[in-house]
Amino acid sequence: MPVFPLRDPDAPTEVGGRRQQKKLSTRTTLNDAATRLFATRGYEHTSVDDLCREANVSLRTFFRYFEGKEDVLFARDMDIEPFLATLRGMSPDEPPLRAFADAYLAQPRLSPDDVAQAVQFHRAMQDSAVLQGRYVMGIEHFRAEVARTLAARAGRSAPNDADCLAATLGQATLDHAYKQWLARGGRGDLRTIVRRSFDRVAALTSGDPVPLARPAPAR
Amino acid sequence: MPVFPLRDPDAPTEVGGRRQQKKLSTRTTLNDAATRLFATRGYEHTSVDDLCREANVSLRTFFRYFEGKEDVLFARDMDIEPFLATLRGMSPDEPPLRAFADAYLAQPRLSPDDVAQAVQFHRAMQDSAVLQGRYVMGIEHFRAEVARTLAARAGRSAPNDADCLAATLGQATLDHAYKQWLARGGRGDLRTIVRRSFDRVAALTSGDPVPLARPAPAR
DNA sequence: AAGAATTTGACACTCTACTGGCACAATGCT
DNA sequence: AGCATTGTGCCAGTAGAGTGTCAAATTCTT
Repeated sequence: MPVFPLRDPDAPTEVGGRRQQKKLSTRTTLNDAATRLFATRGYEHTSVDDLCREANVSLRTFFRYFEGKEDVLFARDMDIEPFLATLRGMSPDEPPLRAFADAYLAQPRLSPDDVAQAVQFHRAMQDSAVLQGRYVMGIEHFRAEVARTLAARAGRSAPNDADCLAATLGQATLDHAYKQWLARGGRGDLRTIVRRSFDRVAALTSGDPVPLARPAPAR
Repeated sequence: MPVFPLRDPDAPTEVGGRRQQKKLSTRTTLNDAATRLFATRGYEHTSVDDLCREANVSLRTFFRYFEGKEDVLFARDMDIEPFLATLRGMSPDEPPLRAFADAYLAQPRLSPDDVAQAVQFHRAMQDSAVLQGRYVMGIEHFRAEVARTLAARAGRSAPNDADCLAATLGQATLDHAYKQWLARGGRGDLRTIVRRSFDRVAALTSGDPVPLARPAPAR
């Protein structure tokens, strides 16, 4: 479960009139309320009415903003474009998993705000099958995009089996690091954990008993 | 998403009286109906009433068998014990990922019935976030068990970071193979695909362009 | 300021998962 | 066969998600 900064895909680039501002405001207010309440009470013990009370909107309005109760948590989703762009620019000579790792480590460090949001977000999902299901569907999309990007980097128009597998393993490694990080409440340095995990992967696949130390990637 | 034969964890070992037989019967009838209907109409477009009609039981009875609508699909779950046992018995000298692969390949081939069930099962989950969420929770359990087993094989009482990572990577590789297999409707030989996937893993990290051929594991 | 366009709230609904209670039927036991 | 046990059906009911409708409020335009 990779962590990237969250952004609202429906947010307008221009700062529109009062209308658009208010719309965006209630949207994020609802999203915030949902994240907080889901994280504390749990998804099933939070009714849409609760969210509406918290955000001072009517129930009818809620469903004008979101198609279903589940969707409110995913109003913001991960911004993976910068990562993909970096990955696309990596030298085709680098083995794909290493390119993946380097591209991830080349991303700017998460801001304290990003960290807080990520931790809260995952706490919100913790006990709900629906939310986790939605999440993995999103991850599936991420994986597909990574595979496409790896293919492009190598000059292929469509991902082949190796591209898909590399994307899967990269995601899995990130997932592993991410889980450790979350277990510590997002307090440690995620990138250090990620680097160590990728180093360990190399050791695991090659049969080398000792993980290699590798210098930080150029940036 | 690893594939192992499905079995009903609540099925009694002894063939009890008429009562127990009937109970098991309606249980599996409901499970069958659910799998079939979810796979064709989709989870959300199938009401519990539909399932009851199909299985000739009252709605009240349904909820005496299962706690919720989602649970009926998971009445049978994957029987991973034989795999874990094999893995536990693997030589500690073998690198963990290879032990994982060999243990998987040492399992008996899936029966045509197992294959049909697996394909149907995944078709049933396809469009539902709830079901996929439940599924990944199960996978999480699988991963934890594998980590514990890898630790035990190496003489550790609790899994360390490397054990967890190896379990994650093994699962991811299996997942990759499994997805390919499902895309072909479960028609090819799963084990061949699995073996090829594990071979490819090594090449991805080393930059070796050609996957190594490896002989079939001893059995 | 006035009218048009858009957004919101209130109310009254539907639909479905899920539960309590009790009579009835099937099974097990002697 | 007769009684105890246990599973099942029916009925009535709760709760919460999601929708249609229209009047009121807000914002945009000129």
